[in-house]
Amino acid sequence: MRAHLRQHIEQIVALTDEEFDFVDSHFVLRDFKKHQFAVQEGNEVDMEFFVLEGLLKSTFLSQDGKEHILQFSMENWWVTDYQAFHFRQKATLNIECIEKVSVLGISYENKEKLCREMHKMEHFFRIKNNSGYIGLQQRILSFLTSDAKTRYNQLLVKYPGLYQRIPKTLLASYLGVSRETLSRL
Amino acid sequence: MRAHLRQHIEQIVALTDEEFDFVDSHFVLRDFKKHQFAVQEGNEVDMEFFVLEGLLKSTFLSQDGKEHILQFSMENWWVTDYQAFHFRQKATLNIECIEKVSVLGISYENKEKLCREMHKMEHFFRIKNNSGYIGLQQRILSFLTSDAKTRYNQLLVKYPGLYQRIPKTLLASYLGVSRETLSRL
DNA sequence: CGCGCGATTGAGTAATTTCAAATCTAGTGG
DNA sequence: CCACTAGATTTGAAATTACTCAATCGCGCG
Repeated sequence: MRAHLRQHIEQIVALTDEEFDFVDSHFVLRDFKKHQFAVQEGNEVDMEFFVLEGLLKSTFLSQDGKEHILQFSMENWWVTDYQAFHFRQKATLNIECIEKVSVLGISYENKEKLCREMHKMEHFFRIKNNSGYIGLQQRILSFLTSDAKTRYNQLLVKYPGLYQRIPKTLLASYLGVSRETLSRL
Repeated sequence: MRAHLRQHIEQIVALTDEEFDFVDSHFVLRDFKKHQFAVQEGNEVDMEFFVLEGLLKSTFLSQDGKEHILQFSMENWWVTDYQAFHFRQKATLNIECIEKVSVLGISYENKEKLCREMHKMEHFFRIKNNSGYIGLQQRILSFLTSDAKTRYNQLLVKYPGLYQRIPKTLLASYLGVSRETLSRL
């Protein structure tokens, strides 16, 4: 199970067994049932999660009561309400499990400690953040340059297998169009 | 001049004079005239820039020949084509100076070296990346939840003084609406 | 079989785009 | 100081696109 985490980290930095044990000791295993919330709006955000198994959605509830999907998170993705986690604020997002989910969670304190005591891991997280930043830039560009149909295709590339796993309503919410519009492709 | 960089870094990590000199030695000063390109589509991206003075726009040219603005960069912002810089690819963005610009540039090799040799700076860049990531998430949320008018107001908050500095056409392009629509507020 | 959820389709409405024209503004030179 | 020009902004009107709301369809499951 935790071998997934190790393999994931070692795509960027090599680790000895001892080093990985040390890294690993900063994480706790956590299971969620379908429909359970990993993060709930208004609550403290005590953890960042590495997804071992399952699928989650990060959503924002706008004033008019509509749910907007900021991102999906599947195996080998990191997820939390980063705004809240990083700045120690209350969550503005809901992160809900679309399937049965199993994650490794790391607290803010443990993450900072791990980065402080182990340069390699600070490097790992910097590179990860960087890739994440680039990914979000791509998504913004897709909002600016592409119509819904093109964005839809990009989505299917970015999240392979997602099409099978969830109702199209959620895809529409991620793309920023109504389900009817998505249905008309 | 370079004191700006030091002050910027010290918002996150404290530095001794010797440490800052070491950091500083990895940067080169670079000046651009108005309308000059700091990064040009198709070229190698050899540097990431810290803006000391002036204003730049990062743009993407879509197939239909329209220019879309990914971001503006002003004093104390970091900017480059991160996709190209990080993965050592050709630029897909143009980064053009809207005003006379002065930057401190750091090469990919120097940035990696600096991060490797100085844990503090790896920490600094991780935190910066993190903040950047959060900022982009906010922008995506604004695309999903807000109409053009609301996004316009958020833009003016995010880039104070920008309203005075550039033509509204560019703001429209950043927001993803036509200049006419923006004009009608 | 029938219920319920999700997906599709249709029709009317609202918002945005496009193209064109008119207006405004700042800077230049007479 | 004024006229002229280029660029930027605004306005108008038609065409396109997406939205909303409602009704229908399809399918899996009890």
